[in-house]
Amino acid sequence: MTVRVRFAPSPTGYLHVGGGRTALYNWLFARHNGGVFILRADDTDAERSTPEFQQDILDGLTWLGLDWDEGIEVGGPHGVYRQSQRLERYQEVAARLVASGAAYYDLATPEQLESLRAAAESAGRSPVYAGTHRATPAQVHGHLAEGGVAPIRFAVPRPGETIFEDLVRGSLRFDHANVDDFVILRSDGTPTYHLASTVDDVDFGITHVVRGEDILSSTPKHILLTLAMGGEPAIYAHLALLNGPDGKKLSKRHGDTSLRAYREAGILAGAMRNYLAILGWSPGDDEEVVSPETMIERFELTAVSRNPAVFDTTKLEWMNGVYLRALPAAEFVELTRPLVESELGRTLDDREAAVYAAIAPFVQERAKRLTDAAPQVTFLFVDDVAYDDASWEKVMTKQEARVALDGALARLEGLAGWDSPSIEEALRAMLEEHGLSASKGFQPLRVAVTGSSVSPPLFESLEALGRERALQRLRSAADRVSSES
RNA sequence: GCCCUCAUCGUCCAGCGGCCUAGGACGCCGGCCUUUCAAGCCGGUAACACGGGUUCGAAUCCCGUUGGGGGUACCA
Repeated sequence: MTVRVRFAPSPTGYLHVGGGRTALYNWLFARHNGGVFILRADDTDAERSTPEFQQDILDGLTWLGLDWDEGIEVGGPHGVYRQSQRLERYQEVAARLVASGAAYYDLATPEQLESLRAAAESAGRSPVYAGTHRATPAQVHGHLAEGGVAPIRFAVPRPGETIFEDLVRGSLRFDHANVDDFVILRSDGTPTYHLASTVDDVDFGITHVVRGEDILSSTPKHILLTLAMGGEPAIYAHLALLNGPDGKKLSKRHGDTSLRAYREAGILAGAMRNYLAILGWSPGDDEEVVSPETMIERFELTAVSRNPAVFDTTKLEWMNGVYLRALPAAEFVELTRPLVESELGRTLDDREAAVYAAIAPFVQERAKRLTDAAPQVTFLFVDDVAYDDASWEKVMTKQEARVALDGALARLEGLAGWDSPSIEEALRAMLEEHGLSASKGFQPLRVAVTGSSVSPPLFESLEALGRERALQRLRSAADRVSSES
């Protein structure tokens, strides 16, 4: 039997990292088994669903490199993959369930429900609605005939229990005493998540439901519904949720939670995908940096961790650095050049682009995020460097600063060529001449030229800057140093 | 409150009754390299939540406690 899985997010917010991971695990499982990955929109909540969020989800999945075989945008044998366009089907199923006695119109008032809940709670019992106020068929008929509305509830068999085998959690058992007669069709005729999702899973022939643990306790409802529809329940796998660094539920107060935010902050899709894969699953050996092919080859739901993992951006950044360094130099340039341009507020001309391409590899070596590049190279493309105060304070106030600047000027002004080897030779001679150590002698030059003590290598920076501007910066730094002393 | 669920270094993962004086990765600390910062290389720090069982033997199995997470809607 062909494996068929789905990722069915509600477009009620931007795709977050946890959703991305759920999608990734579904995709890996499908690809590992030569199955079908379906993308569906569980957008029954018309109030909160928006096209913008829907688009963000599509963008996020595509960015992560996940492709789907059926579903939104690509279509498929089951037609529409949006719940908002399948309303009649859910109503039809609900009606059939009422006809068969598996569900019923519920006439209980909100007040009745509330007092039941309150009573149960104060008695220390499960606050479960078990059809206590279920009306007779005649009463229901009368109510409806008079134009009254009512939600349809599923009649959970009592007593009873639902037992199933979860691929990541093992054997699970739920006593129906703790399962509500849940609403499947609201009084306005729209389906709830339970109905719509289950109907779609049955209709689309979903064989494995891989989703977040937040719906674990609703699973008995879905199995019961499936059975009542005459369907074969899927195999379930519930993934533990992601937490923030403090071990609490991951939320905005922990920082960015949307995939989009990380993309914009310079995280590479490959790094994010790899990190998400490793967060709750292990490829087996000690390797953690793994290709998508390897992930697909080794992925097993039964090997997925049961405990909630902390989404740790430190490790994500480390991994991003690994991916960044693995990038071909040209690609790194292509990816970061727009960021440099936006930092400058203008585009680079051809000459400048060539300068950037020459210096970029040195930046690539030390970057953790794509966004780290621009701040390190803007000194090349502005008329006057802005000195970093801390850097200036640290090196320019030292005795050697003046000696180094004057010495460098003397050596460089008459230099024949302007390439980093020649510059290095000249400056090392300067060191020798004044008896300066490399760090004492070169740091002032670095700050003079790049504005900061953290920058690409000195000689390459000087070469890239060009003779005129380089000398000019050394001079103005020397002037400032002498005026301050 | 009630129901479900989870529990190995600060974090992620390995471990599935003896190979564990618990392994790897990130982080952190130290060293090397070195013109800075990184990167790289080398070394170090650090954990089986607690209490009972079961067993010749438990990180591994069972029970309880504690703590975390989820659910408890005509939201998904």
